This record gives sequence, C-alpha cells and structure tokens, in this order.
Amino acid sequence: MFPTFATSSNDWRFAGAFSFPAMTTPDPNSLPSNYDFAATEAEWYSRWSEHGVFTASAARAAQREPFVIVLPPPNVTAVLHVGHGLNSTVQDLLIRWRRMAGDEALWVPGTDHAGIATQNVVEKQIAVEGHTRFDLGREPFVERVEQFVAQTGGEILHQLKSLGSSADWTRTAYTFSPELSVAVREAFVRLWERGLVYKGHRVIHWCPRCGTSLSDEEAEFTETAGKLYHVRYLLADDAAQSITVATTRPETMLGDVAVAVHPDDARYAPFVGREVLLPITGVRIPVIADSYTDPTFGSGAVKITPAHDANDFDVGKRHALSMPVIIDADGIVREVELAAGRVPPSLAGLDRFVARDRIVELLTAEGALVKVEPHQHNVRHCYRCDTVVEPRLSDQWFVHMQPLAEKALAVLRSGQLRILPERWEAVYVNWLEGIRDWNISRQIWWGHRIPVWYCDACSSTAGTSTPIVSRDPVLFCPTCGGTVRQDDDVLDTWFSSWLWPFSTLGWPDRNSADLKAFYPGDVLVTAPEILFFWVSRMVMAGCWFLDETPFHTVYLHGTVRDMQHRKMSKSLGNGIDPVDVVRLYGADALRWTMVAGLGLGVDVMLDPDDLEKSFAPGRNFCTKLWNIGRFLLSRVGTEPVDPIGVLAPESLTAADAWILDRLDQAIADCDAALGPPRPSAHGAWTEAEKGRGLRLSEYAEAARRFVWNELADWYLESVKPRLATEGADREVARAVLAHAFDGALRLLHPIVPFITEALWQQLPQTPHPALLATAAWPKQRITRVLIGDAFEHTRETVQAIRKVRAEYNVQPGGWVDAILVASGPLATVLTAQLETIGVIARGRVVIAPIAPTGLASRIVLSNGVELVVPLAGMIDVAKERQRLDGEIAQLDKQLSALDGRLANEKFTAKAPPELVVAERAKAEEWRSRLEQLRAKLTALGE
RNA sequence: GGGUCGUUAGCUCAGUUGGUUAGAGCGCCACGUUGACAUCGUGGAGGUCACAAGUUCGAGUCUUGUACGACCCA
Repeated sequence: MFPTFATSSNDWRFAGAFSFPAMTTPDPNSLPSNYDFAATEAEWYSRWSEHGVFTASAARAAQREPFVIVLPPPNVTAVLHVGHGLNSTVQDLLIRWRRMAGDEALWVPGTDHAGIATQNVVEKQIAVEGHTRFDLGREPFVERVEQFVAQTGGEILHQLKSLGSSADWTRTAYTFSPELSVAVREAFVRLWERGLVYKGHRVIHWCPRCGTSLSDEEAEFTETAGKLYHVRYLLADDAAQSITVATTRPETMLGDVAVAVHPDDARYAPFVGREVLLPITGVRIPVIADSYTDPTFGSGAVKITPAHDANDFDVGKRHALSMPVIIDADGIVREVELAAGRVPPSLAGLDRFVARDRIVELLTAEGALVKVEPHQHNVRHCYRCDTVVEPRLSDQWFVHMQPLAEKALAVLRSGQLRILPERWEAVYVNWLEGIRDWNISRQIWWGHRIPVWYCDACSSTAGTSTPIVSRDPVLFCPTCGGTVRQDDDVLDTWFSSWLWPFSTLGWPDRNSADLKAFYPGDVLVTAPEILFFWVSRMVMAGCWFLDETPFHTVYLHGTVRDMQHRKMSKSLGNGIDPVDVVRLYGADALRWTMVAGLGLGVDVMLDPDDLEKSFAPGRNFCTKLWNIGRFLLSRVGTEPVDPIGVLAPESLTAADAWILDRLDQAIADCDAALGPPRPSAHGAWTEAEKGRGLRLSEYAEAARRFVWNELADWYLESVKPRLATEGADREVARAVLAHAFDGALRLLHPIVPFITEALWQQLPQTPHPALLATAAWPKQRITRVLIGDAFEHTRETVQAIRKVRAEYNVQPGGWVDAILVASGPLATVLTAQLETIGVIARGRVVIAPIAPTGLASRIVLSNGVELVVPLAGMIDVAKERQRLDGEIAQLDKQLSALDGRLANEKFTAKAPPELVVAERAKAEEWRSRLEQLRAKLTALGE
C-alpha cells in the first residue's frame, strides 16, 4: 500500500509509484485556462484523506525513520488567524517533505483547553445573562464550559484543513481529555514524590479580574508612563525630622511595615533602628537597613510592603516583619489580613486605583507629598485580559524547577537539541540558568483539578496537615477513613501542555506503541513568544520524565506583521483571516506567499488592507505554474513517455543535458536548504551541521528558479520546434520535458500541494501512480550526462540578440539577421545550436569565420565570439559608440584594479597560489576582451 | 538595569569557514499582446554593504568604538 523507495536506481520517477485502481486521466489538452483552486483543493484534500495519506503507523515506523512534529495546540476556542496559518504551513511543508523522502511522517494535531482564556469567554457569556460563575456554582459552571467547548471547540482544526494541513487527524488530542488528564496527574504525583512540588506562602502575581494567580511568564511587562511619588514619613520621636520615600504605588503605603535604606548610606545611618509614622494612619514602622535598597534610586529610602511586592516580601522575610494584606482578591482596598487599623474607613472598599487618587489627595492635604515626577516603568499585566497585575501574598503550589532546568541545559550543550535561529539559544540558556520556581496553581475552575486531598479530621486531631497526593481520586482518608475534600485549585494550562510531546503518544503507558515508535520527535515549530511558556518547559518535561529531549530541533519562525511592523492582533484590527485568503486566492497562494518570504527567523510583512497585493507572489506563482503545466502537458500529450534512464546519452541535445543538469542542481539546492532532517550521528548535532537547513525561502526560491526561469523560460522555449516533428528526437524531448516537470512538481509539492498534485496527475506516466503526496522525493542522477556548457552559449547568444532588439525597438514578430563570428571547436558547438538560438531569439543566425564589414551592432560575448547584427539602415552609430564606451570604461576600471592587485608582491607572495593563478588568467581574459572591444570602437569611428 | 541581535538596492531580505564584477523577490523605467501565461514577456536603471578606527596581501564577512533600532528578561 505504501511506496517503497529505490536507493540505487537512476530513475526515481517511478520509484515511489504504487498502483491504485485506475484513476481517470483527463486529457491535458483540455485543462481549463484558469485554475479552479477552490474545486481542486476540496477534491484533493478529500482524496488524500480517503487514502489515509496523513495517517502514520507505529508498525511501519519500525522499518523506516519516523519523523514527528507535534502541532502547538491552539486554544480550543481559538479562531484561525494568519499566525496559525504561518505556523501550520511550515509544519505541513516539513511533514510533506519527509513523507515524500520516505520517512514515517507523523504530525500530531490537537487543542489546548486553555484554562483562563476559555473560562473568560464563558464568563463573558454568562455576564450577558447577568450572572457570575459564583452565581452558578462550580459544577454547573464547568458543565457550561464543557458544553461550550463541545459545541464550538476545535473549529480551528477544521480551518487548518482548508490550508492543506496533512496532520494525522486520527490522533487528534486535547489537553483536557481523559487520557491526557491521566498524564497530568502522573506528572504532578511524580514531581511530588521527588519533592519537587510544594505548597508555598509567598507573593505571587494576581489578576483581580480573572481572580487567579499567574506564573511569572503570564504576567507580562508593559512599558507605562507612570508617576513617581515622593512621600515624607515623619520620625516618630522627632517630628522635625523625616525620611522621604519614593514609590510608584502610593496606595500600598497602607500596608507598609518598614522603611529600608542601604546599610552603607551615610545619609540615613542615624535613622536606622528608629521609627517613622505612616502618614494618614499614623501607624509606627521601623527604619531598617537592607542592601536591597538602591541608594541612587529616588531618595535612596524605600517603603517596604511585604504582602504586595515580591521584593519587599523577601525583605520582610529577612527582617521577620509582619505582612499585612490591604488589597483583596478583587483589587479592593480593605483590611484583609493582619491589617487592623491600617485602612481608614474613608478608603475601605475603594478600588485600588481610586484609592491611589484619594491617598494622593490626603497626602497632599497633610503636606506629606513632597513631589511627583513623571516616571517610565514596566507594569505587569495579565496576559489573558491585560488587567494590571496585583502582587499578592497567598498560598500556591509551586514546582521547584532547578533540577529540571539542568537537564534542559544539558541537552542543548551536548547538541541533542538545537534552536534555530541560533541566537535564541543564548536566550534559552539565560532563562534556564536563572530559572525561578513555577507557580502552577490557579484559582479558576476550568482546568485539571490539583490531585491533592485533605482530611479535616486528621489534620485537626493529629495536628498534621499532610495532604494526600494521588494519581486516582481519593474518596476516604487512608488514615482515618473519614471524608476528604479535594484542593480547590486547578493547574496552570501549561502544566498539561508541557507534557504534549509524549502525553499525546500514550504516556505514561510505557508500552504504548505510539510512544515507542514516535518518541522522541523531531522538530518543534513555533513563535519565539512561547519559548519559555512552552518550549523550554517541554524540553524539561521530556528530559525529566522520559530522559530524552522531545525534539532535536526548535524552529522559531517570525511574526506576521502589518506594513507598520505592528504585530497583527484582534484589538488593533490589523489581522488577516486566512480563510478569506483561501477563498480569494487559494491555500497554495497563501502558502507560497508565506514560505517565499520566510527567511530564517524573519518576520513576515503583510498588508491587511490590500490582500491582493500581499498575496500576489503566491497567486502569481500558482498562475504561472498552471500555465506552464497547461502548455507543457498539452505538448507532451497523453502517450506514455520513456523513463529518463533508458534514453541514450548521445540522443540528448545540449538543451536536454542542460535542463537535466539544472534539475539535479535544483534538487541539490532544495536538499541543502531544507536539510539535514535530523542529526546524522548519535542523536547529537555536530558543530558543522548544527546551523544548517530549514531555510524555507531558499528552498522555495531554488524550486521556483528551476520551474520558471530554467524549465519554462529556456527549455520549454528551445524544445518547441522539436515537438512539432514526429520522430525519435520528439520522443526524447517529450521524455525530458515530462521528467523535468515531474521533478519540479515533486520539489514544489510541500509548498503548494494542491496545484502540484492536480498537474502531476496529468503527466503521462506508466504505470499510472496514485498520488504525488506519497511519491518519492527526487534524487539527483548518479551518473550525469555531461555535454559541457553548450547550452550556456545558446543562452548568452540569445540574450545578446534580445538586447540588440530591445535597443533598436525591433517588433517582437520581426526577425533579425545575426552572424556569429567563430571558428574551431566553438564553431562546431554553435552550429548545432543555430536553430535553437534562431527560434528563441527570432533571428536568422549564421556562423562566419570572419566578421563582415559594414555598419552593424557588434557585441563581444564572454566566450570571445563576436555577434554581428546588421539591422540594415537602423543602426545608430552614436548609440553603438556609447554602449561600447561604457563597456570599455567599466572593464578597464576592473582590469586596472586587478592588475594593481597582481602587481602587489605581497599579494602574489601571501595569497593562495591557486587564487593567484586564477586571477592572472582572468586578467588575460579581460585584456583580450578589452582589445576586442576597442577594435570594434575603432572600426565604428572609420 | 541585564541579555541577545540587527543596520546590505525604494521595500522585505540572502550573502555558510575573509578571496570572481555583492544577489533574490517585490517595486520602478522602457518596449511589447509573437497561439501557454499582461496574475505575463523582453530589456534596463538602482548599492562608497550605518559611521569611525584597527587586523590583513585582501574586509559586506574578523576586532574595537559610536549612532540608531528591534526583541527577550528583571
């Protein structure tokens, strides 16, 4: 059922062919002049699906190299945007490439339950009904979210199909499925058993709107124009003296427990150990010395609010200070904990930002506000709802990350893992080396409930509060048999997605066939934004739980931006809906546009206001390819062609040899741009191969150049007359034409799968193979038929004639006379080319041993041959002289530079000898050409 | 404040260990509908490789500094 791949055949065209019940072979002569991408894309996607092209097999993976990519799971409620389009195009390209190259290619798709994001969506829905989640209660709310997900979730996966994504949909996974939930609990329990999960009481990032804690990564910095308030705190024992502190958040002064100064700061030395009075409330707090204080910032004295600032929390711990909480979970100022007498009635119940304004007023009234300065600083915002994050003291679950980070660093250093572009490796290392513990508990309801239970009876009687941590639900206390209650918190969404590369393959079941066959995977394709959120955590999880990095390559692609270089986003309204693009221009046009513009790590610029212009490269390419195919196939016809391997070398023309050589070169260029697909030895990248491959735009350019600039522009033009005459040479031309186009379509298929499949089906193949999607990736010929560079002479001659024609505005239909002045072997080579040159350049071309005299346009070709185009009565002497003058001037300049270099003894002595020899030869060549040109100029003047 | 990187044609970018006359796509200019293709063809213009100094026979490429910019982290 699946193709075998020839290893030694010179003829890879049929190597991957496997027979299907005959498909209809429409007459290529009747291909419509306009490509119907909508119908074609729908038809071929369903045929690929029907034939199981996308479905990988663990059994087959034993016989060949597996190649595995896991899709970064989009949020289950997400709608496709152009970033997803870019991301999945890259993955599909790689998967299709490796599938053709003979790997057992597996692309695992799926979605993420996206705890906070999804909960927010449903909360907004019920808000319309005038309710909060608390009105509904936990279980009904979760049911409501489940319903919502069941009804609308996963739509994005269907949208991905319209882009041609060849993911294995039979393996579609979901981070909140029963199977993956098992993996989540397993991971939590294992980390607990190793002492790496713990419950901590500390200041975390709190989103008052979402009502939950956030990890460091989820609280994003935004540059904000704020104010720096300088507030005077009077000494308790001497109201004549004071300390001024600087703060950006005056409302937190209600929770101040100290003023800290640097121990070496002489200005404040006399105050240390004494007390100051908090303005407004009059609470007495000590002045302490702590080296955390930066004496150069603000006044050099800083207020300490341990419950509402992570750094202050550390200071508070060091000095055993109390930690009053004065802002509650909703962001309201009040006496929450240990704060009796700290919040005046006039401020209690106010929102934190309203309270800030009121406090500033009160401070001003009291005369405690010294000054206010404008101040640029970074403020953390919730990555889900953009609310300003409130640092808040609370109980949370953490993972102690350092042991995991060490493993993730080790695999990078050993070369088992690489990141492209390589500069991101430094960022990765930097982050892992300074890793902080991961807050994994969230105070929301939508997510994996933390697998921890408490027995109230035991903790009150025995005085132990040891939680019961379990893989399976706990119904009764194992100690006393009493009732238990489960921890209310759920796990961070990323705690399930960090297991994605193996939880989707059946882990923790070590005997899972998929896990054995497909772990570890190969490439992870994503944007740099989630390097820490997801990528590095997956590496840590893979290394920790399975002792192997989950992939050997991380490919970080650029971001899609608009013409002002702004990231495309819903809020800016500058997004592009890929579904629109597919509807207007087709998936292939979208894919080509993105891939062609995708330099390594480079952002893709698209104009949301001008889709036509933005996607013109892809649309134009597809149109051109369709026209090439339509014309070429109509000329080749439906009769079977000879396999290229059976053609006698001597039956090939210079053009045949040239295009076959160009195809070999294109294959080599594409392979070099894409590969190597995996480390060649011992699972680790060598220094030499580490930075190579995944140059997608180079791959696209190499394939484009071949099919457009070489096959269509030159070979197809040159072969027209041969096809018009019945006979052996026509059969050679047909065979070469079919072979070259077949190779081009194979090279292009990973980028533009639909149009290439549709065209490929029209090739006259025997036996008729089934699908390009599973055909073999092209290989260079082992034996090259070399006929020198005869066809290059043709190309240069044609271009020279065209230049003369353009110069003198010869009508396209008009024919010109041209004489090639040549003798010896070169004359022989050119003689064989005269007809071809004539047809392409529309010239009556002859060879002559001596240049004819008289007025003519004369061009010296690089092979020394003089091209003479008489153009009777049309030659403009001034124009000819100007052209020759220009050429002579430039060549003269270059030659003097070269001569200067050769005259430099240091150069001839120190440069590599072969270079010196080459440069001397070049100088001679230029000198003789210069003489030729000067002779022409002289002749012109006579 | 720390880290990483960038600055090459009007725009977006290649340029792999220093060594041909620095390339591509798009855009621009001229001509053109010759029976595949105007979503196209042919020809052409356009760059002191940010700036300064250094190493070298030789620098877009290596070193240092300056300017501007981007991204990540605190």
